[in-house]
Amino acid sequence: MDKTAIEQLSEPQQKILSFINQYMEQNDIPPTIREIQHGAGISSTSMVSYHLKALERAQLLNRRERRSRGLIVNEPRRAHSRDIVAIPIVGVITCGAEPVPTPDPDTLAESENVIHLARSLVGNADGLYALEAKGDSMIDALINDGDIVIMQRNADVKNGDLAAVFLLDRNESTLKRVYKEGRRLKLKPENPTLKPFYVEARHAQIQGRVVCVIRRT
Amino acid sequence: MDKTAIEQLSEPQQKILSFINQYMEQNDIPPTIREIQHGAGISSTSMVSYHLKALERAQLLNRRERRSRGLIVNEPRRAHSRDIVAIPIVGVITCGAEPVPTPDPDTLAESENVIHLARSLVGNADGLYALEAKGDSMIDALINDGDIVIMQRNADVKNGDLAAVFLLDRNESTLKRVYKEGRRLKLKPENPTLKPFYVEARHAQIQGRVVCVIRRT
DNA sequence: CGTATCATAGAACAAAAGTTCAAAGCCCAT
DNA sequence: ATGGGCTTTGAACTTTTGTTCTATGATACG
Repeated sequence: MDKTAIEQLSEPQQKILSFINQYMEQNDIPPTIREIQHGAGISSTSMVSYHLKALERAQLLNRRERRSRGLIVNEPRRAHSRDIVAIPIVGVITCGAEPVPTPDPDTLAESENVIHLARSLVGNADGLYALEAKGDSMIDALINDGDIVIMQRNADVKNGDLAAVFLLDRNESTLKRVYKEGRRLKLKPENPTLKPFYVEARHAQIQGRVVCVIRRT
Repeated sequence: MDKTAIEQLSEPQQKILSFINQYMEQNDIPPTIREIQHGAGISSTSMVSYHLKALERAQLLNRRERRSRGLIVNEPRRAHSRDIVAIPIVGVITCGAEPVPTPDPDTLAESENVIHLARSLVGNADGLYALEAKGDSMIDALINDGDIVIMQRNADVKNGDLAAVFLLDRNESTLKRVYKEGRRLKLKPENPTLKPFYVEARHAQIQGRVVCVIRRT
């Protein structure tokens, strides 16, 4: 019979493990040996130590030797808080007669609205901010009213990137894929049934790259 | 002059604060007083204690008295790992002549591809799975090739919810907002320039609710 | 100048927390 | 039964860690 590691655990070991998890849920920090002792109903600290060593062998946890609260729980599925990035929602984007807002540090620091995303989705979080789409004017960019658009400020926009572009001659901003073609800029709508068009590069101002679009329904 | 709390911090206090953050990034647990002492270049433990008290008064952190590593950093922005949910990507969605796939537990367990999202975005994670959109057939639902569609299985779909619907009479699936109107179903495209249409409820099969759409660009 | 308030240094202390060990109990296959 | 492996016990021990205290500087202010 092929037993998995979890099945081989003795009862006190399971108790210890679940106590550790429960404790960390509540306190964010690992318990001490003596807290485990009482919490899991173990008779002595040496018994806790003994069981912890077994759990260590079973790869279920690691320990930093001689450090207080030195437990490290091995949960491969557990994502770490550093894998989440909080992105401030700094304004709305309307694809209309005004530039897309860019955050100034003040509003950024005190902004209450944030959206949490996994770093795997957005990569390096530097210069990220979020805008809420307002109105139906961007359905050609496949962006709906209420969508959250994650932007990266100061990003270098490469050919084919989706970007917010402000058109000086028309005095409006738009979300398009941009391609540099000499001194012209090709702007290609996301909607493939629409034709791309061209503007003079000096009449266009790239305001940020669109990293990601989130639609909550 | 109205100074915010952060501006009043003395230099060693800022050093301490940033060391704590850095340390917790690396180790997941708060540092001890002496670790702060060395890490932030403070001359004595009593000085650390002194500054910690000041930071406590400034509401920048809390402490559990007499507990080792008893620091609690007051960072409302910090998200916890339990706030992340891993959603398996179980297949593709093509809005064509086949039903939207629903996950069977086997493939679900072993699926390698997952997408991490903050729980704040998707709520309770039960029954969530993700599909990757293929092709341009769904631009009317404002969904692009490559978009990730987060679905909830077994969800009760309310009027106005976006859902995957399989149309028995046409033998195709589609993403629309659904409204029950008697024994008919009103299906409303996301694209407001398109008209809603109606099907007999018994000819339609609601396969899941669309919780969220993610577009990586 | 005196003094009040804040900042620093250094050290000692007390409590918490991790480690170790010898002896004893338990189980089971030989 | 008996020896060897686990498990348990109880306690002591060491190290780490939080706390406190006094003495000393620094600075501002009436």
